[in-house]
Amino acid sequence: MARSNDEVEALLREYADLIAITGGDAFKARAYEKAARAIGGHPFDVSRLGQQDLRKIPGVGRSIAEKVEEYLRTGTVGAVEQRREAIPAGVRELIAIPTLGPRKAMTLYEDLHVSSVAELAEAIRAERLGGLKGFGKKTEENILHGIELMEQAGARIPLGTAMDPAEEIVAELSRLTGCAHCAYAGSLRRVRESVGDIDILVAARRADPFMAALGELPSTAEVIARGTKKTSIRTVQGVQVDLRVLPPRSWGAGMQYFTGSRAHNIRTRTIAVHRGLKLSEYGLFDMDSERSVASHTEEEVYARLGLPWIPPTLREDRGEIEAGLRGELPEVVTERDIRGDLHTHTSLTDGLAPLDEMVAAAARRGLRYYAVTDHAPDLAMQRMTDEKALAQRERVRELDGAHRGMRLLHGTELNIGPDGEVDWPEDFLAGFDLCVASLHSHFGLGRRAMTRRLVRACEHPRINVIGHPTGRLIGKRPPVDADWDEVFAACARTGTALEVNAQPDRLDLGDEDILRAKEFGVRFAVDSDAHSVLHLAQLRYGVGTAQRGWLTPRDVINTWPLGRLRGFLAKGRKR
DNA sequence: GCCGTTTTCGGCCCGACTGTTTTCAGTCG
Repeated sequence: MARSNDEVEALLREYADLIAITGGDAFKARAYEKAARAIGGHPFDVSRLGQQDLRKIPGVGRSIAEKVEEYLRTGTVGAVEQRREAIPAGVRELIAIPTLGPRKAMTLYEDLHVSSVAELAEAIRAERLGGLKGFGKKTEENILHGIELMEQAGARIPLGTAMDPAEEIVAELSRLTGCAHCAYAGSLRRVRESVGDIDILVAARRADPFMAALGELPSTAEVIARGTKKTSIRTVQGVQVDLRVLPPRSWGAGMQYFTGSRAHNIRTRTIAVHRGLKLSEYGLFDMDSERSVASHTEEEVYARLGLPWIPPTLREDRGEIEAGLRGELPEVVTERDIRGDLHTHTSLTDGLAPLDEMVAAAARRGLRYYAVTDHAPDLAMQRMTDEKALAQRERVRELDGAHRGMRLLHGTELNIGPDGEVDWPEDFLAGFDLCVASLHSHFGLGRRAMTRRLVRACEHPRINVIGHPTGRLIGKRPPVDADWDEVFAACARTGTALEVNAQPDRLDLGDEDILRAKEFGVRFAVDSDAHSVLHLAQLRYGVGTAQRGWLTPRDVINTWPLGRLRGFLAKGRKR
């Protein structure tokens, strides 16, 4: 959702880029980048923070705090405006082209007055780059290729799209002789909602067979770079895959390094330096003797840095280092902790599989309880009726406990209307074991109306879970506009859980909203929202997102034993 | 510009690959 933090992050990033382009102090540019990241990921709205609190954000000192305040007060920052006057906005666009960084962008601007991507393409076609220092024939080709890619592909790849090719490549490379370990790392392992590329790591004595195999996969469209230690390819779907091969003893250090994030690694390396050690993808080494002190497993590496093993989903430099040093790292929720799924569909409405199949599949996955929550009558195209719901309930009662003792709950997914009203009257809703309620239309209401709508849903005595709360579809539909602090407070006050919807194009709530909602004492339900048997497996994306929001089993109602869950679902009523 | 159980000054992660300036700068992750 659009927060002041996002605006400030963008502004500081722009300033950092402008410093880099004008050849300013590289460390200064890095300082602004770091502050931008920290503010973008900060759980509290910076527009509500004073100077003192701003400066408590890591990487924000006096100068940046003043610029942030100036921006929030006036809408602009003098220092940024000055740089903007010196450098046309189009020059900054140039550094988005792969292989073209700030130095080359400035050369193009100063020597050829190129100030946009289109002008650059034109200059190359008109052969105006000849003789420019650092720009050979190959560089021209790379730039044109980069512009082409940028135009067709553009943004990052959704998590769900990247996982399949990543797991296929890992499976392929794992089969080769000499493969000691193989896994994906990077933002995919951290379960970010989208990834820039796929990082694959192999531990083996000989790198060549793996490099060759990657280049020859049927899904490989193009080899971008091929070296002795690293190879990059692009798949036919346009996804870049980076493969690194390390000696087997470096497996742990390599996984730590290539899982990132960059910000997390900067922290771990700095800790290493302070301990007279040097951390690289090859291992943790004594600075003086150059002897390896840890490298085989991530656990060893972290232990020698004085840290517990940190789950990949927490490695964003959002406080996990400090928590680890204090021994207060959260025991984040895992897929094994999930006892039940509280939001699923059947073919009675828009699901693909009938009730019996969904229930059998859920039981095979080892769930202890399972809620069937088909749509209610207000989504007219689903053709739900009172009679159908009651008939389904009978069947649910018959199947209760019939598969591996898995208990069944009969629920429904209500539609939250524009004024916060829902499909069925309260006495009919009383017959359900739980009610999920979600937004399915009227996404464009203004902030006040949207906030009131969501708060009213929370205050409804029968609504237990707000499904996919922001309504976003990643890359397609923005989150609705609401005063989320007010919604979070209402959830906490009324005993209404917020969903972490696991569908990879939703991941709703997302990690940053979860972090903030948790501060209000909100409980969460990590649900698959499965419309088919296959969708049940997507729960892992929801668990990953919950981990990124630092949730523990205590925060997640569907990790609780059924008795405790039923108490929560009663919303303070006597059962 | 930020930061401090080495420090209020002098550091700031570090290695791989490409292309080109034949010893290294720029870019990337």
